[in-house]
Amino acid sequence: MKIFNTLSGKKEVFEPIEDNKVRMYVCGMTVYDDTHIGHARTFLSFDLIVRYLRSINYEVQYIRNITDVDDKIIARSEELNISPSELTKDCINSMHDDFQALGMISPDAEPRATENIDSIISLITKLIDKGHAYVSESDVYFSTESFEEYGKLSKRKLEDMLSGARIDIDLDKKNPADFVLWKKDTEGLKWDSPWGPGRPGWHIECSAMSMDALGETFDIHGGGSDLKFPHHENEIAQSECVTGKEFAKVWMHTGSLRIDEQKMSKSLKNFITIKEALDDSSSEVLRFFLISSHYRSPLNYSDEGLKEAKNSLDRLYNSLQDLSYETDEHIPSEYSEKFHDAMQDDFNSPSAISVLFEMVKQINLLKKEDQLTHANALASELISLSNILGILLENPEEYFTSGINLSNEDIEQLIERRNKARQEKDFELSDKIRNELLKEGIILEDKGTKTIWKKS
RNA sequence: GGCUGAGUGGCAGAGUGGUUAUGCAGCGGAUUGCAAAUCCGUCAACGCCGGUUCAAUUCCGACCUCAGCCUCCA
Repeated sequence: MKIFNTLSGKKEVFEPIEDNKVRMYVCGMTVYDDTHIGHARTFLSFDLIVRYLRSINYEVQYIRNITDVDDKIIARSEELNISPSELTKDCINSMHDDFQALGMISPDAEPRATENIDSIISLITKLIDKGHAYVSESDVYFSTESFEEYGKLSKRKLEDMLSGARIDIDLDKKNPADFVLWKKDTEGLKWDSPWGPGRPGWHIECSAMSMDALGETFDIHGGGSDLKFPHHENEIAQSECVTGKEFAKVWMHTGSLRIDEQKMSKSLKNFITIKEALDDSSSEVLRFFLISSHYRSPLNYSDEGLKEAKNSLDRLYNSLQDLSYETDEHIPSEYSEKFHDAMQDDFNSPSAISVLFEMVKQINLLKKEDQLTHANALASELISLSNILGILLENPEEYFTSGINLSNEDIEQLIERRNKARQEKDFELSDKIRNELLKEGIILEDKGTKTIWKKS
């Protein structure tokens, strides 16, 4: 298994710290708004990664946090005139609905910042004791200069950052790159601390929650690529300064989702929520669309792309039709090997998917030659490989017929009338029936004497 | 301006020092009352300029272009 590690900038052979156990932490949501498809892209990527690691018998401990204390949460709750906890509760429920609708597996634990304030305070105390943090007038800061390796993840030097003119000058800080560990001057959401009432700064909660759940050093830490800097860089600094040990072995970052060739983000207000996306596409189509590019590449969200994804997925399901593949017979073929080779090369899902289509071609040929035993076995293998990716979970009949307004009986009746008309060579009537069904989103396929239908 | 990454056929998207990616669309064929759908076959590509090499889309260097990050972001 090879995984691209942001720290080293290359693919590395993956070796867990403890035999086949994988301890993995993924930065989750800050909950103050609806989830959008950029989130779907990131969390479905990690969903795929966890699914795959488990499928090859790794014991994965998958932790994904919730950040439920933050400036924006407070601002939004004031805007809506509700308490922050009400806001975060609503957002968390809504997030769970969305993620479930997308068919994501649940993390093994979903710790929340507000439930880990003690750990956070304890980390900050240690940092101050060790001279890596200092208490200023308004806040407690981490001293970036005190960590020699600061910048090792995002590959930037402290000096370079000073020349970047976008760091605001704050006289309270010793170094402009220093960041807040504990915000003292606050109203509303606050906890007692040795430095007075206040709340944690951004990055510290992830250090606390990840180390609480997985230990001081763990295998994989992941998140969207926009978290590389400053969030993950700061997490490394805090954590390694506290423990003196390496924090996470492998850092994984997902590419950003773009829309109209522009990054989708809150500040640009060009985001599409998961709920909106699911109005237009099924969750399986959405998943297929997202995994048909590599998790590290940027991906442009578009109607055309979604349409292509649907057509491609239809092709997979089509190959399964008219087969009875509920068989225990598993003949690991050359395809399985190719599929796993692709996935073990840094989770190359597009390449793995191409293997699925090679199988489709083979299945279709076998069907044509009436070699059904062989076709069934291959179809069964196609399904189990696809299932690893979280696709091809339905049976093809359901897939092609669900979500239609007309009842099955009505449709069958119309088909019968049409076929009778065809027999009597009354093509005017038969075409009329066909067009009426088409208006209901139903496509007819004449297969010999039988006619089957699909939704369009 | 700094850092990181990327530029592949009409589109999407993998990969490789010499041999078909794959999907969508197109084209040809099979099938059909005709369509549709389906199946089969098929065309087509590696940003630009140098270098290394018997051979480069693949390695090296320059250039151009694009994206992400440098500010909250998944």
